[in-house]
Amino acid sequence: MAKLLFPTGKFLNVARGTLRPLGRADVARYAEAVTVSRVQCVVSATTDKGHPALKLTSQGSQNPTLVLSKQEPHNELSQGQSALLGDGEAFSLICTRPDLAIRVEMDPADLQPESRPEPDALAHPITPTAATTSPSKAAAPAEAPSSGDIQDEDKLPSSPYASDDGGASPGRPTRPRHLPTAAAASAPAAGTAAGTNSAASSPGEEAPAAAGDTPGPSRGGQGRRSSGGGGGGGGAGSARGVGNDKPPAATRPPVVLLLAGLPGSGKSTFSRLLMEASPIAWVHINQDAIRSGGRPGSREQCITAAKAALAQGACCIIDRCHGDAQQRSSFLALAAERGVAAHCVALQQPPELCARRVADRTDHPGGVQGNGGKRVVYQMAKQQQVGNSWPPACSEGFVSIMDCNNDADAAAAVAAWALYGREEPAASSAAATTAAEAAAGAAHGSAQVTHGSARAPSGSKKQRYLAEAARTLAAWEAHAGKRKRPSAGITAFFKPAAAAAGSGRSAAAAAAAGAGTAAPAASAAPAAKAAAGRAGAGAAGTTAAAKLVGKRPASPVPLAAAGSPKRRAVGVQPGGAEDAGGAVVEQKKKQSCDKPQEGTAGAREAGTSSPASQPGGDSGAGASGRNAFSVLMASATRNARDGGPAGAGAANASSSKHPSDLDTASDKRFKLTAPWAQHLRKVALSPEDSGQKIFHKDDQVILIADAYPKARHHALVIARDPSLRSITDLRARHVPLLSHMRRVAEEWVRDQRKQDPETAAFKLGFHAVPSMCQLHMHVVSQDFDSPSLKNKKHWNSFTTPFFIPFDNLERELVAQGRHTPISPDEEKELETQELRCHGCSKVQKSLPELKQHIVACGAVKGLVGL
DNA sequence: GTTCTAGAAC
DNA sequence: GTTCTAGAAC
Repeated sequence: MAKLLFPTGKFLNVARGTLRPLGRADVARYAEAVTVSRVQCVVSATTDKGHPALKLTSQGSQNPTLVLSKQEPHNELSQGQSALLGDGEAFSLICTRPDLAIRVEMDPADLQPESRPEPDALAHPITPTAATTSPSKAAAPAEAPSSGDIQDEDKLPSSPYASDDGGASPGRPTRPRHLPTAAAASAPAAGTAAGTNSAASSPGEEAPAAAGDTPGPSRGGQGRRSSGGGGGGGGAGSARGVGNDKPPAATRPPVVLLLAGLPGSGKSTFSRLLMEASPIAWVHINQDAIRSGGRPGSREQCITAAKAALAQGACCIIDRCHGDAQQRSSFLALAAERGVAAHCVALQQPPELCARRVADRTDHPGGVQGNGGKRVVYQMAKQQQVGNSWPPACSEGFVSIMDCNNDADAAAAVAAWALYGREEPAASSAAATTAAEAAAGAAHGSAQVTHGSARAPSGSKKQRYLAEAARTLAAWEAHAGKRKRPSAGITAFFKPAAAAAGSGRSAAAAAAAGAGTAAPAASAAPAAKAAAGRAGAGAAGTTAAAKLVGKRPASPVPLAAAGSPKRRAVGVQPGGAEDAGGAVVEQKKKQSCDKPQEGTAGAREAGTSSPASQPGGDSGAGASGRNAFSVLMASATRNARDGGPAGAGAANASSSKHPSDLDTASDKRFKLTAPWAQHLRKVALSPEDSGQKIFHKDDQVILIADAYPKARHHALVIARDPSLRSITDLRARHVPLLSHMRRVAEEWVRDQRKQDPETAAFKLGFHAVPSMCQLHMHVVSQDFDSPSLKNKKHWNSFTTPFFIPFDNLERELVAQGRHTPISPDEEKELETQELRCHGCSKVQKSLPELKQHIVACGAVKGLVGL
């Protein structure tokens, strides 16, 4: 039985023959670009009939898309479909879902009876490895004694959120089986006492060192325990975490929830409460608790543990201090690699409080306790202060960030996240909502929030998912809206999220949608009115959006104050609903750089029902803007769409238009009709007449050098289909074309590498709002060493989400059938973001300084990629 | 997409 | 003095 271990941690069991890994093309090199897992294999299987056959079958309720690239063209396999491969054939297997269950089997008809695979083996191809943390089997006794993981710095008897979970922990659940009891936590784990002194060399990330994992102040090692289990013996290096012994969410993708905060800020208490309250599997990963031989674990071990948990469909809580962006980036990259959303809860308790708590505790697994621990807290607080990446920013890649300034905030965040994955029907959702309300209300000592009317919508799966998630997040929003300093970033996140909930949205969600920063959730009634106005005309909503986002000051100096635009969510369209509505108002006669040909994408799509109808279309243009939910729920949406015979959205498509049908044509940002914007189109349609030097030409694409390269190597792969003016014209059926564009690009990159072996990584992607007509993909090296890179817009167009990585677009097309354009507000913000190094994320004051920096930046040198 | 210009900010 | 932004024109 040959086995192939996929990056997801899953096995492929092959009854006969072998799967030989050729190598892994890890697209995780670019955090934002990662959407898939890739493994290259060679099939080597023979049958008694002399013709080899290996059957690959996608499997699972998520209806994953399994793309099997077998030479060219590639095949796309949907659930239940399979492909046969011949002996020695090389192929790439692309799993578009990290939790994809892949079944590999020999064709039974070709197998000799004695060699047929064990039915059980095929029925359960996902076999946790010894190093895998199963949400249901995590912390098996031999692997991870259940001590020391949760009970670190955050046993806070003085905290209302820790000591009284009546508000914070819905339902006052019993302690999960694998969570340590207080008694267990205080008892040293057998086998780990020896050698505890060595732990003094590194307290893990608790250390105030900038590098995060570098050694910190020496501390005594007495009384430290390991939840990593096995002492210094067996299991070293294995992935460990503590799960809550609950099943993974059946219909929700796992998430990475990164906690950030000083020691003593309440991270582990947050984890414990969430794991108790949540109905789904969470695995708690704490670097200090992953100990081996008395030494704290490494970041890599945390990542390994997270990978294993995600592979099992469990959500992950990454419990580290995460004081700067660099530390956080590892887990953002992991989330991106796995195609899951990364969220953050930033616990920003006053350092004095954290220090007091740390000083009082005596059983922290990393020894951050007592007076020594107190010093660590203040050192870390100082580093946070002088650094430029605290608090965490959505621009780092988080889908959402919940800023918690006190225990009440933390309790509300727990309550909100406890709703994630909570299934319908109405009874449970109502209970969850009530719990969230109770938490929010208790936290403030105020009346319950007003979104208790959230009802289980009776619509499609998609609607239910969105509504469920909206409730989850509205619970936090309701809290955030009541506190003194609402977070603009969170408000910006919730607003489109609530809109996306469509008819299922609650009053609070509507409030979040309409109120914005000026009056977040202050009153459901005005908000509902605003929402109604938005649905009708969009004008009022546009105003609200402007209030929310605010006018960015002309000064380029970035401010880290709450409400700074930088804290907005990446990929979130703050004015999405309103902007789309505005587009309706402003819709003009459709323009194009050329009249679409008969039967072209534009002509076909407009006003017609599309099988790849978009999510959110059923609630009008105002509800279909790109937002956090569209990212978070992408797979669920795909599932919902694929669930019905003709797609759940098919019936809806006829009643509404997708924003992309409007924006490219009517949005003034798309100046695709300008004469100067026609050059690429001329190249595409008449390459011989364009006078352009062409490096590659075929029926589908042309590759040219960018006329104003922004890096040492910068090319454009231009689609030749005249109907494809921009990415908004793309549909799911164009995925093969995109794949071809990628291949052409990769070939060009290989050539460039031959000439310039030291070239940094390359990126493939598209500008969110292109200036030139005709779909074109940028292929650009990451040195950004070019005199043509002259201003902030240039820089940000390649280093912010304005640059849509190839994989992201491909995933969006697969998931939603089309690309949803960003809003003008988001475009503006992305263009004007501070100048941040794409390697180390440090902000530079000016472009010349940035250019100097990137030449010397080790992180840039270390970039790997295509 | 670009260049050029003027004015402001540093 | 340099650098940035914004607008106009192409």
